[in-house]
Amino acid sequence: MQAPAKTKTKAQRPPRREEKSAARREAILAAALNEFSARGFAAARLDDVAKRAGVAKGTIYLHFRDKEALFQEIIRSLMGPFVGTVELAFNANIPLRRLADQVVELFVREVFGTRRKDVIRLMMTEGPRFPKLAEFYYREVLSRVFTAARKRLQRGVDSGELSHKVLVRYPQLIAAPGITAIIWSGLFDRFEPLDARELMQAQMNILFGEGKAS
Amino acid sequence: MQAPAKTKTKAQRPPRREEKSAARREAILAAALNEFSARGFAAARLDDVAKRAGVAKGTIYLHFRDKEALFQEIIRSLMGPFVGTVELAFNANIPLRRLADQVVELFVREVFGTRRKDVIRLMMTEGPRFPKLAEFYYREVLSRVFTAARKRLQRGVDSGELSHKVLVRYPQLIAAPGITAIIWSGLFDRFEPLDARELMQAQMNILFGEGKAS
Amino acid sequence: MQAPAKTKTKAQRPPRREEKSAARREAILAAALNEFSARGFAAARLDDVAKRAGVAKGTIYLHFRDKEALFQEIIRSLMGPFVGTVELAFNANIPLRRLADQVVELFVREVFGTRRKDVIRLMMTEGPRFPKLAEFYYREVLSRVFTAARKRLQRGVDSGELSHKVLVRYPQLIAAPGITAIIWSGLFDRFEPLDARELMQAQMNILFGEGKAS
Amino acid sequence: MQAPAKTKTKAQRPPRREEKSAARREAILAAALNEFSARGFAAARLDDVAKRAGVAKGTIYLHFRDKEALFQEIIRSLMGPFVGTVELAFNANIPLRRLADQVVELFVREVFGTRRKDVIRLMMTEGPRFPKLAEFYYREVLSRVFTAARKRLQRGVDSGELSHKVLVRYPQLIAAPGITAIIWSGLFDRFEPLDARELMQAQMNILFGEGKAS
DNA sequence: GATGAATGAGGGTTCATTCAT
DNA sequence: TATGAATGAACCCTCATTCAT
Repeated sequence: MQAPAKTKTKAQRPPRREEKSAARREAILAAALNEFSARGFAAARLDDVAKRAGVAKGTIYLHFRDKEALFQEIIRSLMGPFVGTVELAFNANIPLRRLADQVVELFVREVFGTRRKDVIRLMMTEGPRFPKLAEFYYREVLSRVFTAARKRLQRGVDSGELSHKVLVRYPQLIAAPGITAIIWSGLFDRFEPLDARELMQAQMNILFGEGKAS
Repeated sequence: MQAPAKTKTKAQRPPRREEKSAARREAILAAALNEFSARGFAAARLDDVAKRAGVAKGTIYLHFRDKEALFQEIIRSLMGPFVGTVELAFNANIPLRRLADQVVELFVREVFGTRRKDVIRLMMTEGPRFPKLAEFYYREVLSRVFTAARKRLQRGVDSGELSHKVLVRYPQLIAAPGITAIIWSGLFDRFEPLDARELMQAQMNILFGEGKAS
Repeated sequence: MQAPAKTKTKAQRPPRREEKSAARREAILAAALNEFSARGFAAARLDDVAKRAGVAKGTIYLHFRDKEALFQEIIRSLMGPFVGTVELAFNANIPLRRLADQVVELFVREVFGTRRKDVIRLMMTEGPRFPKLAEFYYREVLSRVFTAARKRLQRGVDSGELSHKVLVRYPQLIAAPGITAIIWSGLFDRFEPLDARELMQAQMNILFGEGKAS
Repeated sequence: MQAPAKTKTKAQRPPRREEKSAARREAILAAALNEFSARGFAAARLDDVAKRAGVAKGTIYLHFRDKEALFQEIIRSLMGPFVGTVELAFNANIPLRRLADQVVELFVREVFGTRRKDVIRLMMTEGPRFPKLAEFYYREVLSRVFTAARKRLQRGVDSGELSHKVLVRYPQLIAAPGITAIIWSGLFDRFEPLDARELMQAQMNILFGEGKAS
């Protein structure tokens, strides 16, 4: 067989079968996220997913066991890699007040401005019907993020940077405005737009801010 | 005790047709809320709703035009009457700090402890697919509650009761922990229970509390 | 009981129960004919029949066993009494040519200009699914009319009034333009109106006319 | 005899996918015509159509948008191709009298002896509820046939072949016996069979015949 | 008799999943 | 591997019929 030796140049050789397969998989995931977000899990049609992904319907089943597996894989594949980033942020050696700002930016940039917003919304809306998925999300995402957060918050309390000790117990209070903004944006932005960054910033100011003059 | 021949006591005579019809309607609404909560709008089966309500499938259509109308009516009928109560609470002539506590209690008792929790969750999860419903909810529920809240908060700012002026702009910060608790309860209570009252109380302490020692 | 002696004055006494019942029955029949004509037997809804007749749905079942019986009764009640009129016409002692004209007039006035047109159309369109009804129609309507017609036509042949002997065998040729006009009117009048009288008259001219100059 | 490896003979190789699909489509059309004819459009069940066609219910929807589209396609597919044949017949350069006979034969052979009889009956019975279909039928079938007929009839009048000028205005008189025969056959053949050919022939004799002795 | 709420079988349509090509 | 035609179970909704009032 006369195939030339494999080169490392990416753009110059035709994609290998393996790569094409991976690309298809990604296309299906992206298309499915779109459809699931727009219609919800039950109402989304795999026909539309296939069309949007540019593959045949049957191809979906070469990559995912069934509709549910596809759904779960969306969550896993987009949220999994993100956890590390968040953990890193919490471990950065900077003042709590600045960390708070960075968390806001991270959320706005990496969640609110990306498909992760849709993933989180899907998690919230469809999660109750997928206990396995909720468990994954709790174990692989939430608990790890919360652990990192609590550790840093505790240090803040210890160092006097943070006066509201209750945050160690309820880091949810830090996330609450972000969650609220995601939900609001899907429902009421037409009537009254809500700036996620401002909302979170306001909460951060209150939780971590110096004065009350905001 | 001998039952008298005919009393005027309501409970002792057989229900009139009209009453029975209303009772059926309520039964259907209750059953539908259950099914929609458990499975989501699209996946809920009217067959199951009927079974749970103890009526025939066709009976649903005597009371509601179709599945969607039934869904919308659930939201309207449970949230509509509730708005007045909330407005009243905000208009009570009491210190802001105590009002905050009362709002928490109201939420815990009248929302978190009742089916309204499910209604709100449904609103959050299915609302994006029902623009009409979102509009109703915004116009008839949210905007009215927010208006009342903002008025009271502004008075609090004016009187010096409230130092975080940003709350007038973003009353969402008051609701955020409640919303977060509702979502959490549907997803992660198995792994880590979250006490809605405590979470809200903590936020209220931070927002309206005297010191930062909480 | 002192009920006054029955008077014959129609308008002055309240209708007796019996009369009201008969009136209802007629109203139902008329309403049903309308609905069946407009939608066909299967697609017509008894709900609409009741509404149009101004009675409750259940009332229909006090007068007719079921939907099919109602349908059959429409045919019977409107066509039955009509047969006598037609027989009479054929027995009138007038020249065949004038009789032909009278038949045309009778058809135009008593069929095409009345609900009987709809009844005949219903008979043609739904009849194949109601063998009993077709049999009634054949026995009570068609065969009697044809018998009368054939008798008269034979006399016409015998007397030299009629040269086309085949009409005795196929009186259908006399009816064919009327039937065609009924069908046409239901389908194509929008595009090309067809004057039933002219069409029938033309056929009569050809069948019974003097010359061929028509 | 050893089967050759690959022949080009059509019947000997397994049908290609495309062919099978077309065959299915035809099977569905044929089965649907049967069911619609037997029960009428509204009462016919697609379940039965599928069963009769030997396909699954869902397969019908791969070929036709819905029940109504299926119905309309039956009419179109069977009547459309037939128009050309009729036009040709009318344009044949033969004496009018012989043409009349050929038209009778054409009708008996190609309509009365085939499924087209059922299609025409369906058109007559269900047409009023399908204005679009009636329009198609008028535009694509009737008006074209009538135009060809009128042209030929006018030539007949001009050449003296035809004395009944009214036929140019009302070609319906030529079709009327055929229509009548179709209706009769569905209703009364049990009681009194009607020979469509004879009936039409009789009319043709009267319209185009030499003498009146028939 | 008269009513119309209630019933529930039935049918059109959708769509996740399979499998021959 | 990839396709997309085919499947058939499932579900919303209708409507003839019944029956308590």
